[in-house]
Amino acid sequence: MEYDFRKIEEDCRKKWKDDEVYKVSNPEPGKEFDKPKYYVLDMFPYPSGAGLHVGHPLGYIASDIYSRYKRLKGFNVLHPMGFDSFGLPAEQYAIETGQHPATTTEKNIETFKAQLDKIGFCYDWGREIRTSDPSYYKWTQWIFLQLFKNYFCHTQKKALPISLLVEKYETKGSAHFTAEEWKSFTKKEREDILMKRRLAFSAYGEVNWCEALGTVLANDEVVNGVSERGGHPVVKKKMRQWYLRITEYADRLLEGLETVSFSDAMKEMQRNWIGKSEGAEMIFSLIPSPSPSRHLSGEKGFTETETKMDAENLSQSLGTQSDKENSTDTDLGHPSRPINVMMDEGQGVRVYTTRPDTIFGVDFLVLAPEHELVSKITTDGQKQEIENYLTYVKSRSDRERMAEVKQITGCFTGAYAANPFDGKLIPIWIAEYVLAGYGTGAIMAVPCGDQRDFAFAKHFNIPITNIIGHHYNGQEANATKDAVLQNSGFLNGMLMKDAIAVAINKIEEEGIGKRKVNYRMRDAGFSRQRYWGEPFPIIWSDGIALPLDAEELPLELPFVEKYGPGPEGEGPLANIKEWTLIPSPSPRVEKGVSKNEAEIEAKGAALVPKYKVRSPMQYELAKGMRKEYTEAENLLWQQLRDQKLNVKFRRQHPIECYIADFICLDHALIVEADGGYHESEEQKKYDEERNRILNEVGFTVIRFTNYEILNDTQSVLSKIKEALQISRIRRNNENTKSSEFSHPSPPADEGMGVRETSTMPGYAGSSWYFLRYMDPKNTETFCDRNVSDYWNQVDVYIGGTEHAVGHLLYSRMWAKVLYDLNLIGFDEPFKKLVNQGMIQGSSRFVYRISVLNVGNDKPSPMFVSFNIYKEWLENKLSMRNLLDRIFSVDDVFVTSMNLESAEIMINQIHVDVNIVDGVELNIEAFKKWKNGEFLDAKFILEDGKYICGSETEKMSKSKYNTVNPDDLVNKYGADTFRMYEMFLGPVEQSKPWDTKGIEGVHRFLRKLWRLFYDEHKGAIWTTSAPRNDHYKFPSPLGEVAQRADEGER
RNA sequence: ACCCGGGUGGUGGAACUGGUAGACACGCAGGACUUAAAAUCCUGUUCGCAGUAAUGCGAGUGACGGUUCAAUUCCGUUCCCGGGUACCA
Repeated sequence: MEYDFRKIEEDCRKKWKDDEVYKVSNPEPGKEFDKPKYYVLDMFPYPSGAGLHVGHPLGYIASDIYSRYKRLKGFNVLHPMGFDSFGLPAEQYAIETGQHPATTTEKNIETFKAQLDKIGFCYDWGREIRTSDPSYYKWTQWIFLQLFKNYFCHTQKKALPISLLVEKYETKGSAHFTAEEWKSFTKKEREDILMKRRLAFSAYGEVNWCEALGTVLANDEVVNGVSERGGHPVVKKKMRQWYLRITEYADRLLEGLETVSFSDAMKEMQRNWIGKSEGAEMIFSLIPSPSPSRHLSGEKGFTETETKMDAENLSQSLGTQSDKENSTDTDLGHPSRPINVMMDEGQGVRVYTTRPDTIFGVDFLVLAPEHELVSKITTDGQKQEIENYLTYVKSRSDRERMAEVKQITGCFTGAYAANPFDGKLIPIWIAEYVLAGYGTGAIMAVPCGDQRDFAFAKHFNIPITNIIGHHYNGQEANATKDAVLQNSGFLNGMLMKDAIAVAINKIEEEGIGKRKVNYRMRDAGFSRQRYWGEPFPIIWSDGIALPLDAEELPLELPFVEKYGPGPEGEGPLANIKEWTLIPSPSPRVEKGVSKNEAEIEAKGAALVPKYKVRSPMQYELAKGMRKEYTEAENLLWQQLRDQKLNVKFRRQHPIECYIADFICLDHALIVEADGGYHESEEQKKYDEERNRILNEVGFTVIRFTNYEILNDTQSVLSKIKEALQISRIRRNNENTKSSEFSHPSPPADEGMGVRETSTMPGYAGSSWYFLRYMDPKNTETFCDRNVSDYWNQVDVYIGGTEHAVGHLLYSRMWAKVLYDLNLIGFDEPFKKLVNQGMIQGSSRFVYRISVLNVGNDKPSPMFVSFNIYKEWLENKLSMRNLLDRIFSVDDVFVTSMNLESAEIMINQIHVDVNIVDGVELNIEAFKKWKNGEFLDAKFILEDGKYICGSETEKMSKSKYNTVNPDDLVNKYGADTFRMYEMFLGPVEQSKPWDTKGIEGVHRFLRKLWRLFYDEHKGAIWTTSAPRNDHYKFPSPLGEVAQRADEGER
C-alpha cells in the first residue's frame, strides 16, 4: 500500500480532536501537580488578509516539535496559540472596502486557524486568545490603568501607587514645593504634577500630520515628506498623546538582559536601543552682543549680519520659566521626552556630551530645529533664512534626516554662546542631524573628533580647532580617546581617556553643568489616532484625565460607520459624539490601587435586549410551527448548531407580533428563511414593514431564500457570522447610548466629560498575552496569581528578529511593572528566546516584448525566456536576431517590413511563483493565470523551455511570491511540509523560500513508510511484534492508539 | 546614516576551539528494472585543464589586503543582500 498521508493525517487529527489529546490543564488549587511545567510560546500572528504564508509556520513547526518532545518527556507543556488581531491593515482595508474590521478580522482568523490545523499543530485551542476580543482587552485596559495609577519610585527603583506620592506631597512636599503649597494648588495643578510621574502619562508630542488627508500618518506612510497615499505634503504637528514611561525602567531592562538567554545579537540590539551613555550636561551661556571679528573675521559662509540683540532684549525674549515642573530635576523624573525643554533659568544652551574632554575643541553649537530656543535667539537678520530652513525640516521624517548625511543642511541663527572655560565665542547653528528627541536636543560640535561635525564645519566653512595634534590630519575627524590633548587649557598634556573624568569634575566644581546618564531610548508613544485598537479607559474632564473604574471595563470599541479621522485629526472615535461625551463625571475620583480593586468582579450581567411577547397564544403557535419545518430551515438549524458559534439561536421565537424563524437574543439578530412566495410584491411590502418594526425594537433582520440556504450554505453561514459581529457591536453601542448617555444633546461645557478618542497601539495587547494563555477564561482577574506562579516564565519563546526591540522591550517592561505591583512573581517574561530566520520570498519574472513603431496594433502578448533577455540586455543579441526569433513564433507580431525604425522594449513582470517549477515556467498554467489575460501568449523559448528570472524580495501578495502552505499540505501532506521546512536549514537562519526540493523530502517519507509497512501482511510494524489487523502509532501523550487498518489491499 | 545579521557548488546547506572545504539532501547526468512511462534501485556530480582510464595538475568559501606552518573560521578595508530605526505587525 502506498503512503496514504491523507488518510493517516486525517485519522490523527480526528483522534486528537475527539480525545482532546492536547488539552492542557492547570493545577487544581491547593494540589501539587505531578508533572513539571514547560511553557513553549510562539509569537502569535497578526491575522492578515493574505492568510498564512510559508514563513509563519517555520517557528511554529519548530516549537511544535519541541513541545511534543517535552510532552513525551513527561512535562505538562503549555503550547498555546492566538491572534494579535488589532492593527492598521484591517482598518485600512475597512477604509477601502467599507467592511468592518471586526468582520474581516474574524474571517481572517478562521482562515488562519483552518490553515494551522491542517499542518497538525498540537495547540490547545481552548486557550486561544484574540487581542481584539473585549474579554481580552478588558484586561489590557485594566493593566493600562495600573500603569496610570502607579509611578516609578527612584529610591526603591520600582513602581508604587501614586497615592503614596500624593501622601508624600501632602505631608512633606517635594523639592519644588512645600506641603502647604501642594495643598494650595488647584486640582488641575496637582493632577498636572502627578501626570509627570505616572507610568502611563499624557503629554504633547509630535506626529506626522497630513492636512490633505486630515489625519496622522505612520512613518511608514510617509515617503519623501509626502503621504504614501496621494502624495500630499506631511508636516510635524503637536498633539496630545499617551506615553509609557519605559525610560524609568531602562536600567532594569539592561540588568534583566543578564538573566535571560537571548542571543548576543539580540541583547546587543536591545542595549543599543536603550543606548545608555554616561557623560555631562552643561550650559553654554549666550553672548548677547558678540564681536564676531574676534573669532570669525572674514570667514565665508556666514551672513555678514551683526546681531542686533542687546542683553535686555535677549533675556526678555528668553522669558522666565513659569512652570516649575518643566525643569528637569530628577525628582520629577524624565521630562516628557518629545517636548524636551532644555532651558535653565534663561541663561544659555544646555548640551549633552559623552566627551567632555573635548570641550576646548568646540567650534560651534548645533540645536535641533525644533529646539525651543531657536525662535528666541535668532537674530533679525537670520530670521528669514531660519524660517525657510524650518519649513524644509518640518517636511522631513526623522529617518530621512538621519539617512541622508551626505546632504548637509543647516542654518546659522546669528547668535553666539561662550565656551564656559575660555570664553571663546561659539556660533550657534541649527541642523537637521541633531534630533530634538535625544539628549537635550543640542550638541557641542567638535569637528576634529566627530565625523558629522567635521563634515558640517567643512561644508559651512567653519574654522576647526585641533586639540589632538597629529591624530587629526585635516582630512577627516578622528574619534580617538588615545590622543594627548593640546590647545585645551587646563586639560593640556592629558590623555583624553583620563581627561574625561577630570573635565567632568571641573564642570561640576564650577557649576557649569553636571554628570549625567543619558538614554537614547525615549518614552514609548502609546496612543494612535486610529479606530481598530483598544479604547482608553479614560475620561477627560476640565483637562484632567480620569480613569474608569475597573467595574466599567471593558470599555468596548463602539461601532462606527466611517473610519475617517476626527475633526482635529483625532481618531475616528471622535466622530461619535454620543459615545465621546459623558455627562457629569464629577463624582468620579481616582481610587487608590489596591489588590481588592484588582479582584473586584467584572460587571457581568448580560444586557437584556428589548423584546416582549404579545400573548401566550403566540408561544403555542410558535411551538406548533417548530414541528413543521422546511428542508431549508432544518439544514440551517443543524448548521447553526454545528458551527459552534458560541451564541444561542432559537427557532420560531415570538418577537413583538411576529414569529421569527431563527433568532439570537444576545446579539439581537433575526435570520429569516423565505420560501418562493416572498418574491411577490405584496409579500415584499409586508416583509419590509415587518423589518422596520423589528428594527425599531432593536433587532437586525437578515433574509435568505430557501434556495440560497440549500445551495450555498457556506456563504449563508458566513453572512450570518458577519451579521452577528456587527449587530453585537451595534448593540453595545446602543447600550452605551442608553445607559451612559441620557441627554440627547448635552451641553458641552461645565461638568461634561469627554472620552479619550485615541486608541492603544498594536503592541498593547501583545505586551502581556503570554500571561493570558495561562488562565484565558478568568473573568475575575487578568491571570490568577497561583496559575502564573505555576506556569511562570515562558521557557522557550520563538519568533522573528523583527520584534527584537519593540515588542520584546515593551513586554519586558510590562512584566516588570506587574512584578513590582506584586501581580506576578517574575520580572522577566521570557527565559529563553530563539530567533527564527525570516523566510523571504523568491520572486519570478517573465519578460514581455513589445515592438514600437512597426508592431502589430493588437499583438498577442509575447514573452522571451530569461537568458535571451539577458543577452539582449547586455547587447550581445542583435536586433535582427531577436526579430528573427519573434517571427519564428508569430509572423504578424511585427507588421511593417521597414524594420529600421523598429524599437523593442522588454518589460520585466512578476509572475506567480506557484506556476513556476524552479525557474521553468509552466506555460499552460501561465496561460490560465489572471483569468486568462495571457491566454494566447507566445513564447520565445530556450532549449524548449521558458526560463524565468528570479530575485529575493520580501514575501508579499503584490509580488506574487507568496506560497500558501495549504497547497503544499494538500499535495504532500503535513509531515512532508513540516519536515521540509525543518530541512531548509537552521531555524535561526534567514533564507528565501523555494518549493523545489520538497519532492525529495516526500520521497524520503515514502521510503520510511515502506520500511515499516509490510506489503504482504498489510500492517505497520511497531516496535513490538507485527500485528496483522492493527497498526499502531504512539500518541503524543505516550499511550498507544490502536486503529483497525481499513487500508485497501 | 546608525544598530544587528548574512554572503561557501546548478540549489538548500555542512565543516563544533584555526587543521583533508563542499557532510546530508535537492537537482542534473548515466545505468538497472520495464514493451514503455511513472515509481524504485545503483553510479557519478565544485570548477578548469590534461588523460582511454585509474588519476594528475591548477583554482576555489562576495572582493582586496594582513596575521599564521595552516584561514570559510582571526584582524583590517570594501562591495552586495536581509532585518530594525520608535504610528506595519
